[in-house]
Amino acid sequence: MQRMNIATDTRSRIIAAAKPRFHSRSYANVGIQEICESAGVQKGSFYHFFPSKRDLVMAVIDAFADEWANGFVAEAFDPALPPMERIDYLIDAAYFWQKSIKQVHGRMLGCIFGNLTLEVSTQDDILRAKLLAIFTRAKSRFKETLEQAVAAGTIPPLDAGLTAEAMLAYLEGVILLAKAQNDPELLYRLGPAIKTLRIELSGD
Amino acid sequence: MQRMNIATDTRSRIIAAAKPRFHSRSYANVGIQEICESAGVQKGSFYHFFPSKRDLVMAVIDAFADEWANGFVAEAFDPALPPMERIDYLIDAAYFWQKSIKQVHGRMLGCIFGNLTLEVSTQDDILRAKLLAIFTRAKSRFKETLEQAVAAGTIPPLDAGLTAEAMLAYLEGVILLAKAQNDPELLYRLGPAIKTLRIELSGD
DNA sequence: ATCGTAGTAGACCGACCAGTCAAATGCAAG
DNA sequence: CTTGCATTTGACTGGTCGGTCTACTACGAT
Repeated sequence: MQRMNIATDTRSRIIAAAKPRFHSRSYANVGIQEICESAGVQKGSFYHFFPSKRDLVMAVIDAFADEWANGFVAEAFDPALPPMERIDYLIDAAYFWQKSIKQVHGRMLGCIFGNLTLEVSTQDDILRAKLLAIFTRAKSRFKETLEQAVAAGTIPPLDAGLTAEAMLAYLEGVILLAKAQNDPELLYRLGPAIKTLRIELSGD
Repeated sequence: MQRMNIATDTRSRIIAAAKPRFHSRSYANVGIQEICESAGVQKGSFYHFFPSKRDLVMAVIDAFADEWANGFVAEAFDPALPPMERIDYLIDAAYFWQKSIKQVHGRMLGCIFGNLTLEVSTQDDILRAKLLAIFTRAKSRFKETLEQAVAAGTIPPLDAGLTAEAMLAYLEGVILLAKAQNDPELLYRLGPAIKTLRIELSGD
């Protein structure tokens, strides 16, 4: 059991070293060697736990997804909140998170899922599928929320699935533009407009 | 003058070789050597025309920007069209372009400006500024269009600057999500909702 | 004819890349 | 005490990276 903990420790030290690097730079720009040095681990140990760089980045994706799912996302999609306020909350959370990262790191890092998607999805279908699954789950959260808002009469009926996808796209797009400006304040200015997006039910 | 043409030819052959590569892969994943081989040019010649890889990608960015400005964008933002129809046209153009690329290349490549922004903007402020300028110009096009739509009474008054930025963000976000799905049809389904985005004039 | 210069050629540089491997170590179960 | 496996070590591979350098060619201007 002791061994298990040590092993887990090495593995998680690698992930902990990799996370901020993949977030702040890019997949291709971060090398295994650098991660090993930062984690205090030898090459051989690294490849004991991860068959390839791709497997590492997948673990990093999971780590970020868990962090979000257990943090801001869980707070935002609290069933106790009125549906549309959950969306406000999520936008706020994204804004404050990006802002705090910029204060510490000096730069807007954006969304790691979006970053990786645009970098690797033409080159690696396995990574693309992994990232797509993250987006699909996020879309479901939006969709449920919209359905509840419609059921509650807060908003008129609409195509919840497509509108959810549109909202997710908008959020990613705003983060992209904010990153181009290195300014999280754009999220503050543009974020709330996410609720104006609407796709009507197609007539059939 | 003859020399000028030959020189221009070499330079533009390099750019022509680089364009599809940077578009379909990533900045870091495309090497100078590969570009030289594809363009039939030696390393020395390459560095005669481009001081660095960054200068090449800037020329590539300009080439894409020109291609768009003289093509679809010029068609879409035709003053003869009713303002809001120009936006429809632009979405259509983006959709058909991505679709045709996928038919030829087998993949959704997305927007090279968005791709590069997420990849390099934390690592190279000069490239970030270059890309930001592209987005700023695009935003201006949307803004003028919205202002004209308001003047014509087609849509109620709104904050044209912020709404234009929101629309640009949405477009980039939809392309990002479509790339994650490797499916340009998402542009077709989500694109038209761009016109539902609205940011009201702030009260001051 | 010759000089200057734009362009070309291609070997070369040190650094880094992802990934491999054989040998050693540590530890738990028998 | 021994066997066996998880883990670690660190040297090593073949290849690529962006970029440099010197020599050479081609051509226009004087």
